[in-house]
Amino acid sequence: MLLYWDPEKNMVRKPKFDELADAAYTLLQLIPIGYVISYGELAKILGVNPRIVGRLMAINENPIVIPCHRVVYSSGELGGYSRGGAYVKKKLLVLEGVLSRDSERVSREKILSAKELYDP
DNA sequence: CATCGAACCAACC
DNA sequence: GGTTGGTTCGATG
Repeated sequence: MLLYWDPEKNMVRKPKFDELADAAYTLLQLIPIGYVISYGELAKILGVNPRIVGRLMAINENPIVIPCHRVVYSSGELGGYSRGGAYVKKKLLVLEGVLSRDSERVSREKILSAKELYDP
């Protein structure tokens, strides 16, 4: 669980939503091209529910610098993509060599675990 | 493999 | 307060 220091109250506190978003986006930049991560694994690092990670991706204003298309279902299926739809997400992943043109699912070896991405 | 239901929680109304 | 999401996981057929 990600925690922040509150100097006013002199105690730790849970992250605010936008701080969570910042943390998530930073983690995304660590994903090498050719790999992806699942909503659940990201959620594990951030200490939130996978659904929340979905929301964090959805409010991303900067798909250019924030590669939120590299976040997929734990099953390997692609999941959603609000900027342009699932079609664009697939296109990007094919471009990065994660997915073959005729497939709808990323192979398991390309999905990084929480530990592989971030070792606290 | 397909469907189901529960758990999750910020945002929006 | 109730609904809605870029989910997940286990159970069941």
